[in-house]
Amino acid sequence: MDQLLKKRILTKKSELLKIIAHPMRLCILSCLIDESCNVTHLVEKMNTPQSTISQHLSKLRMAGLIVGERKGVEITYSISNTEIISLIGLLLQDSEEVNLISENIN
Amino acid sequence: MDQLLKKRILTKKSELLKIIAHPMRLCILSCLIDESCNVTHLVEKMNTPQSTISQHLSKLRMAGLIVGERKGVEITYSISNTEIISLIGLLLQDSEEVNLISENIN
DNA sequence: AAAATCTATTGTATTATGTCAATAATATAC
DNA sequence: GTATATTATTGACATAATACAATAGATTTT
Repeated sequence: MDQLLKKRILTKKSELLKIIAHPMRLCILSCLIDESCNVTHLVEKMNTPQSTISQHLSKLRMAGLIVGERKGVEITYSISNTEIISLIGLLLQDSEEVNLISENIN
Repeated sequence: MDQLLKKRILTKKSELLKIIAHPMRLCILSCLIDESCNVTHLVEKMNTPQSTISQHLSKLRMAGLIVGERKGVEITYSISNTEIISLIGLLLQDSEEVNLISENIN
């Protein structure tokens, strides 16, 4: 494969990872994979200022990972990119298990 | 699952993603998945200052993703974390294909 | 159209990250 | 021990990312 194409692919993929690489955005995505929901719901669920949540949603939206659909005054967000579903599935599988046992509790 | 544990898992996983979420580190990792190699080899392959490569290697090493083994004056790096192998495998699969066709060439 | 509700954006301060030259550290050969 | 080769670390600088309050925008209800 040609070198320039490879570089562009790596850049592209690392940008995708960067979007996902944040605890709140990871949480939002895993929530939305379970079921679509609106902003207020996420704000309550995550106990975080609304503007902060909206900023993360904006990032995810601009990256094409989620879409928002207006229903009256609310906006329901849902996953619009199948790649991240399998990616996050792989990432979070087995997380209920022993991963954290042998590690310091902070 | 308890809320605090979930938060710690998400933080942990997002830290892992953050380490991977860089084009050079992604490149280094995919190189090392192919075959272990030393720093000079990576420097030449990636056409980047040695100090820059070493810094990325340092990050990957401290995150436990790679290990270096001294052989005389050289240090051979290799993958030491199986999770990222499947993660990067999933991320880069199909990358030879149509992903980039419909997009602007910059 | 005013009030209420939900969501997005902006402004600002803080912190984190990336690059690279210069320098240090480690190991071999002479 | 001096020179050489390979790799790691440090310091300086530039750029990017994050959080959150304040404000703006959109929609419904009255």
